[in-house]
Amino acid sequence: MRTKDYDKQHRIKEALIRVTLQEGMSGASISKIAREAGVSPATIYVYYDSKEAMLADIFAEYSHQSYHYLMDRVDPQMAAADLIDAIVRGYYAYSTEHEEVFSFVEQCSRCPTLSEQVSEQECCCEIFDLFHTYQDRGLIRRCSDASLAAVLFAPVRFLANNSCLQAADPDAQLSELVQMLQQLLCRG
Amino acid sequence: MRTKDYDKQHRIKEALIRVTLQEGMSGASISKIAREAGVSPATIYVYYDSKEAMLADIFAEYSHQSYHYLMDRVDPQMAAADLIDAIVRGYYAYSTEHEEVFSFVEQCSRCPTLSEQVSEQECCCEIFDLFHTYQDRGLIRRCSDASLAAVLFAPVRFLANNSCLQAADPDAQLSELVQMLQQLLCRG
Amino acid sequence: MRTKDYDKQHRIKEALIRVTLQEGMSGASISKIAREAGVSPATIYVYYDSKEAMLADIFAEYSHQSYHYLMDRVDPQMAAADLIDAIVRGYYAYSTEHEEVFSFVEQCSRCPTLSEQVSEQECCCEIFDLFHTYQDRGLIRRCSDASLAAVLFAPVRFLANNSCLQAADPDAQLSELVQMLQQLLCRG
Amino acid sequence: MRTKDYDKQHRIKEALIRVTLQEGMSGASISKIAREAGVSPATIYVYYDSKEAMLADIFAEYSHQSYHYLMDRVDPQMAAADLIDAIVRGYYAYSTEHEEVFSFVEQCSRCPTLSEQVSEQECCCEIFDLFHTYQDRGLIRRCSDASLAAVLFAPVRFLANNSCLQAADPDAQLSELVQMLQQLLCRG
DNA sequence: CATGAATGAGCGTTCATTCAT
DNA sequence: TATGAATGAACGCTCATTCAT
Repeated sequence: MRTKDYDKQHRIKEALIRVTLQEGMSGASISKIAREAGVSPATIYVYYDSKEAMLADIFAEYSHQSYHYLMDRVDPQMAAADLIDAIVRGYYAYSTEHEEVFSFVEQCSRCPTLSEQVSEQECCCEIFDLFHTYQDRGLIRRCSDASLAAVLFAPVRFLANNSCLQAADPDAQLSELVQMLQQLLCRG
Repeated sequence: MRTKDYDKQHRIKEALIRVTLQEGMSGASISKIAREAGVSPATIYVYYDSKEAMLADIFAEYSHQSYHYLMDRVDPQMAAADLIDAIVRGYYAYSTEHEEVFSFVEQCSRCPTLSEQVSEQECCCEIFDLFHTYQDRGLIRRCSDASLAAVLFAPVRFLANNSCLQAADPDAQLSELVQMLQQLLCRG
Repeated sequence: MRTKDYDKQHRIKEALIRVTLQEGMSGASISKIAREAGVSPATIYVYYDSKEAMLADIFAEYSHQSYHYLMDRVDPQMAAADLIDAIVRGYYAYSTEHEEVFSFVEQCSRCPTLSEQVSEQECCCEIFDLFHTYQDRGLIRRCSDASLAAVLFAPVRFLANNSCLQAADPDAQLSELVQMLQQLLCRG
Repeated sequence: MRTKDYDKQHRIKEALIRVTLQEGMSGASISKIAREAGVSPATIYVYYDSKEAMLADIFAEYSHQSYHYLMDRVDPQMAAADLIDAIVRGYYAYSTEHEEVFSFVEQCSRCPTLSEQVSEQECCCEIFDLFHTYQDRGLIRRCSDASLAAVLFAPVRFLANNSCLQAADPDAQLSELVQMLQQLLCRG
């Protein structure tokens, strides 16, 4: 019985992602999501208090998922250059492997109401802590967390979102970016 | 015959910006926009064929505006470092001076249907041409346009969007970013 | 789960008929129908996919009803003259006993989109079959089905629709028509 | 100048007919008619007080037109059989030669509000007078005007409206009907 | 827990009509 | 006379949510 409930909630999550990808944020209505998930509209309200709460909840969950995906690919023993390589390529890999989820999270993060509730900073403290150790050891350039996040995450997100703009070879494109960021950030 | 009242159209544009800022993209309904602009809902259809067309039109207009704002602050005689400084600070200045418009454009650019119609690439070719001349003269690092755009625009946009994340001094923050990008991109 | 309230659907049908009678086909809007039926506009869409579908569905239903009303009053043993009498008077009786429904069906049958969906021919094959047996037995004049329908149904419909045109005595009027059609069609 | 005005009003009439044929009575909005006629919506109100008045006016005009078309094809010297032949075939010919106008008039005549204003009886008195002379001379069967109209006009209208129902040969169909009505109505 | 029925509010859009030129 | 601009009201329909089972 427990399994079944979990199943239903899971199908709702997947349906939200799918509908959002196909019809955009504003096209993702409760009834469409319910239809896609194969449940009744009312069932959604068994698991979530409101549509807003559902969006915030699922957005938060998948935000963390992408973050953990990233964390799994780094470890504190890495050389600084490898760390940057892992993060940039990892982030990009996530955007292609989980294209639907990535797109959903991107769309949510542009919605003021939602991103207020899911602070990006909060869930990223671990990775900043990691960078601080590298900075303390003089392996990575000292700069504010904001600058670090700005140059480390924003460009790769930019490439992932505008993949159509890229030249024929996305891999070479990515390598170039990695190399630039290594030069910018690595010390010693 | 009554002549078209372009002040009215301007009020519609401003109303769209304002309502979108307050209620988000999905909260910006025709009737709310009309009320905010002090016109009848039907009047909006005198100036635009549909809501979709209105969004695309106004999005395009303000996209170009921000781009021209930027172009006015650079000239081909500048030193490479000054060029980067002008672009980064100019972009940021625009985001604070035209906070509402900037936020509106950002939201539109995340909406797939809209950003397809307003190609960012197209309106940016002038600035890329400018960079090519610097690259040809060996003043700026050779790299793909995509990488250039990624490191030049995305980070400052990131900071502008997450201004809440920054430390007490946004000016210092910006200076740090400028310095990093100069080191990364300037040659000779 | 709430069960479907078919009384509600019935009220919708009656409301459609009533509103159409009072305000004509083009005055029969969803909101007026809903108000007349005592339900929410949205409720109508629980029972019908669209306004078009609702009209077609209810039109078809009442078309069949009038046809069955007629079929109940004839039987294959009747003399030819009685058959014609039964049909003409039956049709007319229906138009007065179910005045509202009759008027609604008449209006629908003049709307091209609707009458395409509800083929009159289809539901009338039984009565044509009946006539064929009379014709085969030499009791009724041989002629095409189209001619038969034209002289049998159109005139009485004409009288029913233009009841205002008639003289003081509609019964005498009807008798005259019956007699004329009997002379025209009966053989032997 | 006079010519031009007349032209404009005429174009409005034709536009109404055309739009009604293509989009049905309920699709014939002022703005569509104006667009089709190549005038401004406001111009329509120069010639007609309201949409209702415009419909009534044009409906009346074309009703008379079809009636005069018919009257031109009969003359008091005809044999009774020829008179009936002329009327039935004339009416049918009109429906095919002026298909759009015929369809428009038919649709109007089913709209209660309109047909109240344009009494059919009124414009038909001439033809009834003609029939009375035939009846007085014993050439045509004595019956009420209503019966006469019912059997003379309704069947041919029925055939004209349901031309799709007819067999391969509409001409033969029409001949059959003419023959039947001659038998029914002609005396001596 | 799970549901389809039911709904008031609101959606984007078009309407018949009037206004100002 | 003739017009495009302007509009409040209404259109068909969908929304997020609650109800009754």
